[in-house]
Amino acid sequence: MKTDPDGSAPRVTTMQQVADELGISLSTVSLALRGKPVIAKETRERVQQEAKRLGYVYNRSAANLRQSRRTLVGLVVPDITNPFVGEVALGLQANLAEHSQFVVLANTQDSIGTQTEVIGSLIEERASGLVIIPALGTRAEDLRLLRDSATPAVLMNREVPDSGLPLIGTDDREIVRLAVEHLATVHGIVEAAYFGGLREAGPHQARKAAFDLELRKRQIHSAEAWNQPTGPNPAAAYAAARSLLHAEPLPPAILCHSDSIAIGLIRALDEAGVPSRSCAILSIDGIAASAMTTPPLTTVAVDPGHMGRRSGRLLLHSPDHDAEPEEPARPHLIVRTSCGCPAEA
Amino acid sequence: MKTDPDGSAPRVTTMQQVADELGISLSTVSLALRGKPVIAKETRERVQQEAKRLGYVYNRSAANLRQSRRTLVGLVVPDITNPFVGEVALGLQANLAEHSQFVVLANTQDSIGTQTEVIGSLIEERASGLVIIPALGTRAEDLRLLRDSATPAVLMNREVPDSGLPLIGTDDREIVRLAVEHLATVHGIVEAAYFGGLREAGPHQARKAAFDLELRKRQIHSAEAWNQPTGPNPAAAYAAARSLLHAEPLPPAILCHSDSIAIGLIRALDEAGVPSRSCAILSIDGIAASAMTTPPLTTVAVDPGHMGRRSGRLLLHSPDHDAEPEEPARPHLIVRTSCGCPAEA
DNA sequence: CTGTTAGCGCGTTCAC
DNA sequence: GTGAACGCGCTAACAG
Repeated sequence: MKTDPDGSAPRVTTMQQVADELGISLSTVSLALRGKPVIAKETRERVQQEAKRLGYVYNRSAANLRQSRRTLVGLVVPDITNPFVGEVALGLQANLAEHSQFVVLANTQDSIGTQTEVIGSLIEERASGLVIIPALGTRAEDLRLLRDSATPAVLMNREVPDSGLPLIGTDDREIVRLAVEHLATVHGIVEAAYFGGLREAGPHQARKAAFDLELRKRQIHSAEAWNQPTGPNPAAAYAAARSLLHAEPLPPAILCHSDSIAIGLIRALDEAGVPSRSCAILSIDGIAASAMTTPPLTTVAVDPGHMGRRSGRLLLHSPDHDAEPEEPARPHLIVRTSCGCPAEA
Repeated sequence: MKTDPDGSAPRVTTMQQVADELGISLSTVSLALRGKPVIAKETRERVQQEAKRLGYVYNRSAANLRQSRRTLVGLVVPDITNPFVGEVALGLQANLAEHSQFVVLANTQDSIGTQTEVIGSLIEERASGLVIIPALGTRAEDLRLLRDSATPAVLMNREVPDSGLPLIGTDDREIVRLAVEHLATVHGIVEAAYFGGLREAGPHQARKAAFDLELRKRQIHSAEAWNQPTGPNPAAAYAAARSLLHAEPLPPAILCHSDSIAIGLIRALDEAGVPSRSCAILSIDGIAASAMTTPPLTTVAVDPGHMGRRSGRLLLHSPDHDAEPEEPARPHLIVRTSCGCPAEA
């Protein structure tokens, strides 16, 4: 059905073939198919019918090459499986769809090597932009190809010093302030810990520092033993918490670096038979899953979906990638019951 | 730095420019850059240095156009945020990376309209293949462009009758058998329900049918009131369960259509103060989150990551998209405590 | 309104 | 070894 009658190469139909079949010019076909009003309505319809009959399909990549237009935005992340990243991807994709851009996924597993590879490939593919949650330990020089290629890029969550790339981050000071304030004000907590998150990652350091500051300000004691960094997923948090439980007394309150961390922590506590009331748990992110834990998480929401949309906007609006850090999204506290607050009616 | 000295268009460097700069031919540059042994080693190095100096970057999309090679595989799904989908994406991406292919994300939100749109765009972009979890109610004719364009495609989870497309699905009979067997054999259950999942979706119907069959076979009573379909996410399951709890007695055992459903159900039960021992909960999927609920889910794992990898393999190996349904992955039961089994040491 | 001519940036024969 | 010429599929500029 799609093989040439003469038995030659079974290629896909091209505009030229449509034109030949109709005995008209190639450019007429091009104009007709794009509905340019320059072409007589009747001609246009004949062209469209013939195109459909021959099974012609528009080759957008050829068109893009010609117009040096791009349709791909890379999303380079350590782990797609992370629900936070999932919500970012959704927001980004929604925003890009409005500009007929696609998001292409790239996993780095926090390996700088594969990160360099995928960024290179994405640049070669002429992506119109990149959203990057950098692999751990990424230095500015690891991102040099990016700058040299003049590909617009946005960093997310983790900053890369001297990279000159804009960062879509969170207002860590405010996040931690909201959390500690709640702990102090409504729960009268006098001792607390900051649990989880990758020590090497920017957000962890910023939040931990903010946490220490807030504690001092409010004269709350820091439960040092539980100020433990961990891997980013629930399983890692679970493992860390489990060890700690066997060795150290549980503080009366814990602020978790993310909802994922809190999920792992809760699992460990439950498994050890610790009643959930005995420790007030707060976390950060506000992913969908945070509403479905037992108990549901009181969390400082940062709206990852919105972060995704924002990075899309930033990418598509500033062709130059010089730093122009947008203001972080406004975090807000969602009170549920993991902190000890009563459930709502 | 990247603007022309004469002040004209600040275009990106091309191979031609590299050639001119060196006073050699364009094809020499091309051959040199790709390390073809036809070129003198010395020449090659000079070319590479000059290329780097000028900030030249290989334009893979131009190359692909020339060789009519493709590098994109579309992943068309109702909701990227679904953790099951996330694990599929990870597996797919891992498999495709080996063949230097990228996965591009497309969300349909279960809308056939936007599904048609994105599939169309993906075909126009000359994707080398598509992995599709079809939107609800997708008919074969909604996928006609796909067949006509001869783009290889794989369906996942939800079948589309008469589409002629291969399906990467789950062995629903076996899944349900494993679950019910466990319920009957180790927990001596005499009444049970199948809860959650979209009524219109293939897996729901298949599993529900298999469930009914197994119950009859084992003389287990079906708790009709709780045989309720729901939306696919925890929130929907939670809402449905909450209503049911107020109206109907809780059966002694519930098989959930997915881990996500179980998560919502558990939330509703906990909120209503139902002790978790009073109802044996089993679910299906085996996503990472299933190990972190309270209580942890006993679930029939289907390995979504593996499904992703398999679909990648299928796409890249069978250029023709005629049905050749691979055998479903072998499901296996992961026993945790939501069913009432004791926790492991 | 339609057709002609030149590219977009690269890969691939062929001759030299 | 090297270089000219052509093609990929489409769009843009200018004719007519």
